[in-house]
Amino acid sequence: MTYKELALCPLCSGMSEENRQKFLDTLVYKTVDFEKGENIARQGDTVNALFLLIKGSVKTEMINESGQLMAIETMKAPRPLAPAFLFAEKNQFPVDVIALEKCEILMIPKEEVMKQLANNEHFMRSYLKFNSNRTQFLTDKLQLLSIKTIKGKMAFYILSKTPGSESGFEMDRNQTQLADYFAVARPSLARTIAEMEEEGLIQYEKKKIRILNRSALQKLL
Amino acid sequence: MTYKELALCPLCSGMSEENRQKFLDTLVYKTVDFEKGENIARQGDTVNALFLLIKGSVKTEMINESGQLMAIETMKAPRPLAPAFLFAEKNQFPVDVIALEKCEILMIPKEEVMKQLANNEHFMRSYLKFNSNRTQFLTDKLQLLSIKTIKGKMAFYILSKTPGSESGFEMDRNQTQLADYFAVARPSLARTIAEMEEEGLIQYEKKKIRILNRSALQKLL
DNA sequence: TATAAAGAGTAACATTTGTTACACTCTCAA
DNA sequence: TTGAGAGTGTAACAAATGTTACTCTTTATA
Repeated sequence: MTYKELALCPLCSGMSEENRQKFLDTLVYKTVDFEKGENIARQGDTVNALFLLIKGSVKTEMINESGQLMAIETMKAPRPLAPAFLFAEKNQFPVDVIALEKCEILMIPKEEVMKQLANNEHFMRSYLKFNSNRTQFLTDKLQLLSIKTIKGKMAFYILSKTPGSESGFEMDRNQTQLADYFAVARPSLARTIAEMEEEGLIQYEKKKIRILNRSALQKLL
Repeated sequence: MTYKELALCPLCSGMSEENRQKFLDTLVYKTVDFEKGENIARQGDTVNALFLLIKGSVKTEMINESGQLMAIETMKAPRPLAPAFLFAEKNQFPVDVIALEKCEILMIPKEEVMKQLANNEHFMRSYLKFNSNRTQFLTDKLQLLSIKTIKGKMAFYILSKTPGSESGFEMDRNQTQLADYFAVARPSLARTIAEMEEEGLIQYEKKKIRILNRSALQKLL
């Protein structure tokens, strides 16, 4: 492992050169290599070390930042694996983690992580921020999923993309991806969008959405 | 505020007497009182202090401009409010927080929280644990919500309640509450349970569930 | 430019779930 | 004892969404 690889990890990015050097010099850790197809962790395994994926990619069923749920997903280096579960009461991996290619994992024992958190302010801020961002992501996702109808999801999505009174925006996803994000079937989403256009709620062309009746959208929530 | 009240807060419970005393003696904070119905925080407000609810209870809700309110949940003292959002990139309250009765809030500035985290190992462990547990809760909830069919939800619920090879368990909820938990209609759940019995998957009586075909349940996920 | 692949619109039909209504049992308290 | 209310089983019907299949347009690329 080189300093450069570590520097890209969300928990260390932004560290000053000397700080990172000191971090690595004092850090107690071991690196473990996994071959393609190997199990890096099994569901139920106790999490007693911080797993930093330094090289390679893994698949897991955990929820990831791209918005996919439950499906077997992939995560690419560099990033920590399940950092929140290290400190949870029930500190077990929630899913299997399997190497998709040759992987290198940096393992830092829990007590060592504690020590670094206390001694390295940058590391602590990054760790807290990473977990906090994840909480935020999960909260948003949960809000979206708890809306039952596709029309409601669309309304929520559109309103959250247009704070204040903007009259429209351009989607960062295509229709197929949006259907995935909502966890609904693509033709169902297309039908819903067509209906919302007929009802005069929105106007949709390409990836651009214009709001025609904001208050009606709000009532759909 | 007394030491006793603070002692019950998840972030401080378990602290030794002297540690807690030292904690309070060195802590920079202010307390703010709120009357019933007052806004403690508004959606979008920047979170630049840790809000500890010491006395009273609050509700959180989302508002839309048409005047409709969506209650999210109620929370009772003692506990922190939105501790994860203090360190998130987008550090804003996701919802309105409103006092349900006379409340007392302990406000600790962000930088002070950082200092205490670095200097008080117990506080750091508790803070990490609280946020981690919340992540876990959200993850579980999301997993359940992302299963589309009621049969799948039931299978997931039953399997998670019977680790290993236990053949049954007694539910801690009645059918109505379970339907709520799954976010489905009660008669729909009853129908699904009846179907699962017909198919020989489970046996259901009162609140007791016996598993008749474990592998078939697993296939439903 | 030609061609394939991806994205999107749409329609018929199947499936799942929600809604509403009613009956039955059980518990608890007047 | 009786009456009210909660919890449950069930059935008919309505509504929403999924599935499949086909077409057309746009985009990417050889």
